[in-house]
Amino acid sequence: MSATSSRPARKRDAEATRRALLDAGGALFDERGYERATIREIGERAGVDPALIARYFGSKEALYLAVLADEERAARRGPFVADLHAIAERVLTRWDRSDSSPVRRVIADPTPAGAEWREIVRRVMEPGVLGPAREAVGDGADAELRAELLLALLVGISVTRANGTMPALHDVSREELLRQVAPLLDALRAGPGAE
Amino acid sequence: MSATSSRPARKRDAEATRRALLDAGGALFDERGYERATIREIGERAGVDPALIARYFGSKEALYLAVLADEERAARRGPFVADLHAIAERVLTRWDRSDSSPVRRVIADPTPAGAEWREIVRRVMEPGVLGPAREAVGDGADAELRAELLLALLVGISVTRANGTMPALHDVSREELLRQVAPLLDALRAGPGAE
DNA sequence: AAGCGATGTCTTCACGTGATGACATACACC
DNA sequence: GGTGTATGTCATCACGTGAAGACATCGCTT
Repeated sequence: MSATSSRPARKRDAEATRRALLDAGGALFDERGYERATIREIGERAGVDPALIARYFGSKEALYLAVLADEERAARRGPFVADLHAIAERVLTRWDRSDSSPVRRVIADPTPAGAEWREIVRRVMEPGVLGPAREAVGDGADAELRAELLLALLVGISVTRANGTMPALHDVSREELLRQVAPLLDALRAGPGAE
Repeated sequence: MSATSSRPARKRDAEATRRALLDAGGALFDERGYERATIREIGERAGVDPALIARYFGSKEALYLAVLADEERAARRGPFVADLHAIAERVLTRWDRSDSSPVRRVIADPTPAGAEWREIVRRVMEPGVLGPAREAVGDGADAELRAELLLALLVGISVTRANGTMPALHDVSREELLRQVAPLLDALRAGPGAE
């Protein structure tokens, strides 16, 4: 059933361990942020010795980068839909479930980000969000700006909704939220030209 | 000239030290976040021994709370203007200058926030943003939700703009940014009812 | 000018962290 | 089955941090 039948299920499975660390790391980096997530707790959640982070990834930071790369790979799945409402629904749904998105944290961190981080954000968000959004708003000179504006809006909503600092936003159903957001999306597509 | 003439300027001035720590702490908590801001560096920037943080505030965390309370006090200045464009301009302008807003960090942190933090955010944002915004969108049942939506939008923009993950948003002038945001604000005021 | 409280300096401590390497054990191959 | 490599376990280290407290010095009050 498994991909390589030459490899019987093993109790010691490097790939499974790698995977477990990747998942546990993703979840904890998302929950706590990079600093507050300790390798000890990551190992514990993965059911694995923390020292294996060093073995498989080299360091905590390298694990973090691997987690982000993994999220990038996951982001490439799913169809290309150039409709702002569909994009918004997909993004907000993914981020509502605590599906672990350390990238969202990178985007939402006010600290000036290095080129490496900008590049990662770009790669994760381009295929499912920025690309489709650019196409949806038409290809004016400010298409890129408006696509980024969409993402900024979604990040702002998702983050404030998640942390509970905005009680109404926190309590509202996703359905009603999307209904309230819809006019903004239409306005975004129309652009500043249309009165 | 100073408030209390009975107190001549002193080389050892507790109030000035307190103020210096508050300002340096505010700046560093904003730049680095709570974790990465060390009391040693705060002391250094304030030109003061780090141990004085313990003396005047009790602990690093207490200093953080004092910084937030200070920001709250500052937020109460300025007129009450129930116009979404004016609010947006004021907020974005304040946050564009790195005037130190640790509260923005609290709002933008995806980690579920305790009741204490929610309360602080509320107190800082109510007088200048949420209150006026609620009034601007009319007093329907969803006024609160839409006011929070405005704040979420502004936070998303400000934060992504500051960290550089959104290049177009980062490079655009505030003037042009406000022009692009204006249609969204109008849509927000109109609400989901109006087609 | 002397005493005393307020203010500031310096050293030291305890703790949690990420990292490292020696050692143990399971699995695959012959 | 024996052997070597892959995989996992454990003890320990070095470092940076927040905190605490002993000590020094300033300046107000009388």
